[in-house]
Amino acid sequence: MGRIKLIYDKLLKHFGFQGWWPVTPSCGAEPVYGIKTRTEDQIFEIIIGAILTQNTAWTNVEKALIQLNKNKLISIEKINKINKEELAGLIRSAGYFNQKAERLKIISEFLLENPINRLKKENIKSLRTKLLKINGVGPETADSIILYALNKPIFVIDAYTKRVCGRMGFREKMYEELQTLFMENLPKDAKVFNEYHALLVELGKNYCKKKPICKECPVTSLCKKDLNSIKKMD
DNA sequence: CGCCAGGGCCTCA
DNA sequence: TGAGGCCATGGC
Repeated sequence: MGRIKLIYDKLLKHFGFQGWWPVTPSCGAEPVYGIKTRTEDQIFEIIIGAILTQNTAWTNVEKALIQLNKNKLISIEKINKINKEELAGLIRSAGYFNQKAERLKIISEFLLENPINRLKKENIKSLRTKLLKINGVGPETADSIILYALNKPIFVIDAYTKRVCGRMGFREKMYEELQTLFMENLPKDAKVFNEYHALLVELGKNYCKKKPICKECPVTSLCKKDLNSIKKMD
């Protein structure tokens, strides 16, 4: 069995099932994990979360999502209509609030022209191309939307994944290279891609941090411990 | 107090 | 293509 799959098995055993993407169960409630089927509002909330979490701690995103829920704004039409400055005030806790308010307006406009029901039917490649044209949507955000909001099998690469893979000793560095590495060594299953990415985030937060805790790391036996990479990422 | 978090865009070599 | 600046809050 390949290293990619071995790492996955160990991470799953160590951290347990993650059940991303966390979604607020009702207005103002704290996001919960492990929901399986998504309503259209929940799908939109995931898309909003994917924008808000750009280079931002999820705890700060949660607060912003709660504000939006309290104001009944998890709605494509309402985000489209709301005044940008007012929106920025509501998502303040997520940081970069002016940029993100602008991005939420842009993507909700896109969703008016490209309804979620129609996006669901598109193939991944054309969908990804379309999403990447949206200002404020880069590769990670696009892939998060495809995987976590629309439940289609694509692998999400983030800063944690890059750091972990560098230290582990994988040669791939570019986004699409890393994405291919994972997708070619795993079953083409959205559930596996979903879970694996979430587990890598857990690993990056708890062990493979800027200052790594290799002694306690659950996948240390599978790691090359690339010191050069560790120093470079420090 | 400084560091960092589930990026992306823009500019300049 | 790659490095660097910029956007900003809240937790530790």
